[in-house]
Amino acid sequence: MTEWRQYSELQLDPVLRAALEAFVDTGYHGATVRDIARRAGLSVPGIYHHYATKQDMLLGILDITMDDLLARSRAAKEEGAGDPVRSFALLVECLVLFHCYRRDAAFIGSSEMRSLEPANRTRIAALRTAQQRLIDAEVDEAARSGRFQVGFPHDASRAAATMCIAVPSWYRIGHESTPEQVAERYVDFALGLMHYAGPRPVRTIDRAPDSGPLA
Amino acid sequence: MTEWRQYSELQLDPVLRAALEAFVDTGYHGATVRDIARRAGLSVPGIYHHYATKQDMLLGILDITMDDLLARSRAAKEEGAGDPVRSFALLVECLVLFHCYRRDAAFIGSSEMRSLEPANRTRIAALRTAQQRLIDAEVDEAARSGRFQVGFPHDASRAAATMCIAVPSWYRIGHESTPEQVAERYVDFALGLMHYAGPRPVRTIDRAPDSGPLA
DNA sequence: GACCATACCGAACGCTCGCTCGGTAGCAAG
DNA sequence: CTTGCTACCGAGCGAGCGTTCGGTATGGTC
Repeated sequence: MTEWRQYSELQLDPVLRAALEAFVDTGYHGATVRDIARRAGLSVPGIYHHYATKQDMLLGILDITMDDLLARSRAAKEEGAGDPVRSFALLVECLVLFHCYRRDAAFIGSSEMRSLEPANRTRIAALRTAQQRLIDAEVDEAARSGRFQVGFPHDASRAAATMCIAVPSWYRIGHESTPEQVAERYVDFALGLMHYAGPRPVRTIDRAPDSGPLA
Repeated sequence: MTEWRQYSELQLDPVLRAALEAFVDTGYHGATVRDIARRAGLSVPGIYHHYATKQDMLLGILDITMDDLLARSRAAKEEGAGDPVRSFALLVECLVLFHCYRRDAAFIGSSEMRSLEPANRTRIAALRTAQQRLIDAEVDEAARSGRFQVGFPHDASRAAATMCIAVPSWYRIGHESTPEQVAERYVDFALGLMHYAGPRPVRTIDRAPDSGPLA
């Protein structure tokens, strides 16, 4: 994953795609297998041919989503290797792009964790923690070197991440701003949050609103 | 509501208290009326004597919660009247204190909006919008006067609010930090996010961890 | 042409859901 | 000492839930 800024349609089989739609509309508990089947154009047993339980569908969506996010985040972080401020900025850019382009999946990832059975939740939560640690590490280092003038780097890192994770609650593709514009603004907000006063370490490459594969 | 920093236990009747617990644990659709009844120490018909439907219980919780938040926010804003930077800082402090002390109710307020029937959702959404407008107005004014050096005040305002609203996703009473400490840090983060460079306009009154009514 | 795996479906199982019916116990007013 | 109101409860209704059973149609393999 070197092209972490590049998004095409998320690779989900028809069943998971239908399940994701249903979960977004009514939540995991509110979505019925019959509804998922209808959205997928299948019968109910047709669904169960591919997934043993409704829980497995949620788990499948979350696994694929978190793998995608982590791979992109590691690539973004790598691009700024050696400069924690730059790495942090790239991680924020990556996180916002992801939450715009993968809005639905990302939304389920943050809202339906509690619908996972304990064993499954533990596994997915570990991936989420790993994602947060990527950011924490850069903030810690930037704070240690004095480039981030922030008294509580751990809290600041979490605050920055949560504001990105909340993007799906208001953004959708077709919004007046492109994902790239939102990401650039959020990088600016996040650096301000860290009381970073130096030059802006990255400039996101803006894509015209109608040229992206999903726009 | 002049004492907007003061929190005692949220005034909910035993049924709504039980419903809130259940909604927090398993979500609105995942919570059963039988579960709510058990938590309230009542039979199922005992619950229906007080509320006609499960939906009414969610609505009752959200109404009381949003009224509480709006009253506190208006009082906080008033305390800084005339100085938009100060008003903004007080609104952020208020928002964070609320999301710490009223964690459960606030969490339901942001996670179960989609479980409301359309007519009910419209009404509660209007209250949430009013809350956001309170903040937007101060940010707009501070940006116009140049004290906030932020290119997209509307986006920045939303980013600041969402990071406060996300507090219940990780904070709970008994955490190593007090609500007052968290609020003070978040005011600092939010002012940084706005690229505010001047003196900090407020200092939250810290309460010792064991002296608050809920601590 | 027999065999098997894949990809489904109609019908229905057992269960739990939100909700209701027909009560009862306690208490205050007349 | 009856009447009426509030605050409940045991039992159960009809509907809908996640899931399964016993098939069928298709297409490749030997």
